[in-house]
Amino acid sequence: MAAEMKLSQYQSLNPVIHEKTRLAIMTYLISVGETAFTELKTELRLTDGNLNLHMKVFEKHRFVKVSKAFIDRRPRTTYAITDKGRRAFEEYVSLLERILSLGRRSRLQE
Amino acid sequence: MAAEMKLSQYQSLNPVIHEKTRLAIMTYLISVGETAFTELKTELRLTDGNLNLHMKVFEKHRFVKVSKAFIDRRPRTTYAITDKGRRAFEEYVSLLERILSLGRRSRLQE
DNA sequence: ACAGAGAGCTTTGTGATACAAAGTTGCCGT
DNA sequence: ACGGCAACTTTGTATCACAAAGCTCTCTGT
Repeated sequence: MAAEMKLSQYQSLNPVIHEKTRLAIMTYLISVGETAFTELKTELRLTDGNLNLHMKVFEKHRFVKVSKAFIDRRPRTTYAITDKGRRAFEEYVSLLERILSLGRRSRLQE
Repeated sequence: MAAEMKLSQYQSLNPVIHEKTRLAIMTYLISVGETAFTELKTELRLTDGNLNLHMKVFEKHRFVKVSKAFIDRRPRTTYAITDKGRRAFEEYVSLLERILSLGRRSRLQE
């Protein structure tokens, strides 16, 4: 039933996404589609400098699209997930789940 | 249906387990219960120095129990998962799954 | 007894990177 | 002009993964 796979494929887990903080950011971004810098910052309890660097990594890989505007007389930076980002996330999760499923066999038959 | 949780809990993902290589090692160890240094090395395609360091991290945290012996006239180092290791792994996977499930809401109702 | 081989450990160096803290910029309202 | 907020930049630190090379130990073959 489970996929035939070599555990050594774990090497392909995308490190851009695997990093804890960015994994949370991606998850949030996937679930809401689009979000603001401030929202991410408070939701994930990050310092602004740190969040900024993580988002730059995503930008560099074109996993998110950034737009800046003044809304309600305040600057607002908005991030939207791109198709590439969504695909990378889904691939990551899919591989991760296949890996973890190997760790569950012990509790089941076979 | 899904658990009530704050995404900011991602901070609790155990970094000892979250690291890619160690996640694969733990998964393998959980599925077979006990394994040898050489087996891990070839199965996961790691250099011996690198594998050794990762296993030391597990030892330090008492996630694995090490035993050394000569078998078939060759040195053999064997690793077995401990209860603490198993609990930590299960906690990690459980938290990870709760996090990832938030990223799936977008494709479902609600 | 000596050489060689395999398992595993140690050391060294390197490069990447997460993070905090503090300083900076730009536009706003008063 | 001043203060404030959003966001960005800079600086410094600490961590860490990994490869490569060298070493130790025990066994085997001769």
